[in-house]
Amino acid sequence: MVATRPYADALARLRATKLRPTRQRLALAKLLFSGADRHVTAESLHKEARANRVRVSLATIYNTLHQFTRAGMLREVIVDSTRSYFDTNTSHHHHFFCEQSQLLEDIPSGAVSVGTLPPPPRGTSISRIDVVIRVHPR
Amino acid sequence: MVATRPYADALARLRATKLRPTRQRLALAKLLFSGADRHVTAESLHKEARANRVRVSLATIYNTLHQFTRAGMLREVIVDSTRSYFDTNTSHHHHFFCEQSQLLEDIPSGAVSVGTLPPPPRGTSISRIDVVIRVHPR
DNA sequence: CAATAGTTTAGAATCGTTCAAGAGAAAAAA
DNA sequence: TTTTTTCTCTTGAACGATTCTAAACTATTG
Repeated sequence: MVATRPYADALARLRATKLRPTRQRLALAKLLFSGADRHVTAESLHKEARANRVRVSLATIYNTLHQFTRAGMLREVIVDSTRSYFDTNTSHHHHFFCEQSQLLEDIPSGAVSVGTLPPPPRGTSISRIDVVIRVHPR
Repeated sequence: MVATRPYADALARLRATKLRPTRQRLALAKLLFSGADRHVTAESLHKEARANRVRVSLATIYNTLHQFTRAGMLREVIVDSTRSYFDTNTSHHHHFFCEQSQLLEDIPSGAVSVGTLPPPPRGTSISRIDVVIRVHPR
């Protein structure tokens, strides 16, 4: 079962936060949540905004990505030590990452099962488990 | 069972590559491989070198970390999108990462089992699987 | 020892990202 | 509505990690 009307959901969540529904945030939410789940970087989203005649500064892209992440609308994925990726799919799942093409792809939740878990270091609790399957073109 | 004489092993591998055993590379290999397995960043290794009166430029630290990685003496671990970490333990294993302290810790190989694996994207093969268990102070 | 090929260095350059201050827009108060 | 307050956006500067450049240096080879 898949979430329906993701854009509407995102708008609802936007309203639920203290974030004002500004022109920029609405436009970016529309780009991000209108279709299927996707992955963006600040740069790729900026390009896409310009291509859609949405005038937004790069600083606002960064701010918005972080605000949406804090609001639970996006999830940051760490697969590359030079760039940040954001995933519109915030449910628990893992990733394929092709270092060659720099492309990130979701692994359907449940397709990977992590079996045994060691106890976390003294004084800490687990906040999340990230599995990244790195692939290369055959 | 643990690898013995890790420093000697590293020297042997250094010789096996085309890398010349320069003062800088020998000193860094000694720092990296003389004790137990460890994690470093370019900056942390540079500090440590200075503390041990090893005169090395930061550029050389970066070059050396990458050369050692290519030679299979180090493994790059991606857990942070702003810094690169290098692990002297190159065997297949996973990590705990505390975002608060920025500390990385090995998970003994075998302590985590990844069960089902989905087929990789069309035209690609798996090059490696990284599991990062993110933790926070309780 | 001389010649060559690889290495190191300081400093400049680059990249992704964040910061700062002023201009602008939305919300709240009057 | 108008005013006031608060938040947001923008540009451009600043930043931290990393890479590049070109010259000085060092290991290896003949």
